[in-house]
Amino acid sequence: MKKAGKLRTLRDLTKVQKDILDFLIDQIKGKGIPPTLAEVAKHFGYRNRATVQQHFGAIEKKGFIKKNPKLSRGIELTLEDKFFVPKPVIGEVAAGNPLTIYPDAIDTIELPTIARMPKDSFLLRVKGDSLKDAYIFSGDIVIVNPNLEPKNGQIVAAVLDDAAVVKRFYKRKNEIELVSENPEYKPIVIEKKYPSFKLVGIVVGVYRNMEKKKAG
Amino acid sequence: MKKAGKLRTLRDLTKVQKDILDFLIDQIKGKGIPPTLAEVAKHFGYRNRATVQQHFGAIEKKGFIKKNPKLSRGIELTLEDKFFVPKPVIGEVAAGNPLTIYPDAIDTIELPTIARMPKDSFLLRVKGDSLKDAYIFSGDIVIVNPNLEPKNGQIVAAVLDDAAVVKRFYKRKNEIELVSENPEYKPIVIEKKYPSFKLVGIVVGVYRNMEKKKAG
DNA sequence: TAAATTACCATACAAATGTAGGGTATTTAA
DNA sequence: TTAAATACCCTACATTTGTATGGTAATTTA
Repeated sequence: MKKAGKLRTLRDLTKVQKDILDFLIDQIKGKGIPPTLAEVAKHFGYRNRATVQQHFGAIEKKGFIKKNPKLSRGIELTLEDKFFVPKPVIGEVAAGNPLTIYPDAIDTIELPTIARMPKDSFLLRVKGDSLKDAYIFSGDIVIVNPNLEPKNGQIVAAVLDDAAVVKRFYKRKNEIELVSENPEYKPIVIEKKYPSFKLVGIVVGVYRNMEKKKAG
Repeated sequence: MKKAGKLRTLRDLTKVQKDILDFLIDQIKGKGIPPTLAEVAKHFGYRNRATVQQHFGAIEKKGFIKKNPKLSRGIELTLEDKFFVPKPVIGEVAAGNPLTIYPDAIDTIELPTIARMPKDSFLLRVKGDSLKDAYIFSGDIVIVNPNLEPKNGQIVAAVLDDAAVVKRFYKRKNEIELVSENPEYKPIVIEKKYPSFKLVGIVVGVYRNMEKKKAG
């Protein structure tokens, strides 16, 4: 049954199945409760619940959801980070000089949670100490909202030449300046049309887990 | 209908209604989906769903839940913090000298969410800058787990003489020392049996919302 | 080329679900 | 003291829900 040198990834979800999974996540995250078969069917224009039923079966077989038999709205997401942070960290970001590699791509199917909810925020783990003076430290998780327009002075996440950075954003006449709080790092200046620069989003929050850290 | 000089608080829920609301929150927070009438009835030993139905009506009339008519499991909590932080902040905590007042009590009906889930973590907003060097700042929200044994050097939340503090914890021979990172604040030394001292929990995480802050 | 998977359709059914209406006894408020 | 509100009970009903079964056409895999 299982193929040898090819491991099962998210890619093995078909387009339709992925759309349905997307809708599931959307509902569960957004409305709070999973939809019924009928609700899903209605959303996709299916005349029949059985269609959804079968898709659920396929998606479950591939391990992305779990059905609680007989229970109404008994669908659970499998790939979730259950505790405090509802979305997985999608990659590491250098707060200092651009060092760390951004994960494959922000919108591949490989990173489902983010690809699914571009309207929503997502998480990045910070590496490096260039934002020390903005009280963001290596290991912290920043919450990024990709749908806000950055204002001068705000901390943003951006991709620059295949690396990602978290820095303060300043828009000048013909350029964009990304400034570290830490004076050890020099500001990065980007001409506005610089192709490999892409603003990912605004950092709206920071989360730090203290449990792993050694006590002083 | 409405009384004059007395405003409607959580206290206006009857014991039974509060128990049901507790169960609702427990289920929604824990299992993820709201229970059905039947499930609630079974939990409380009611022979009939109608009983729960009527309690739901009463609780809704008092504004604690919202029923989505005809929708199965269509109960929503009203008093919730919807976004990132699933639990409300229950009070302010002085990171510096004990200044701020702890809310009425941790287990009154006034603070339902905490009273309800003592097993789980809860949130406190930090006021003061005594933990500046531990990278916790005024306005940050600390996540407190009340069910962990503190180890030396860990940051804990504690109640001391009607004030709450967030400090590093050190257990000595016959006393407990609560130390600020900020040298401006002197350590607080508590004899072990000091009655008005109560350890609330261990700070397991810090969350900071950046959106409100002014850009540098 | 044969077999499996995918993507829909339809029908049928028992159980679950929310709702409504009516009843009783006790407690609380006007 | 009278009227609400509370806290349960019961029966009844139309829908909703999950599930099962069977079918068709297109695509993918072996």
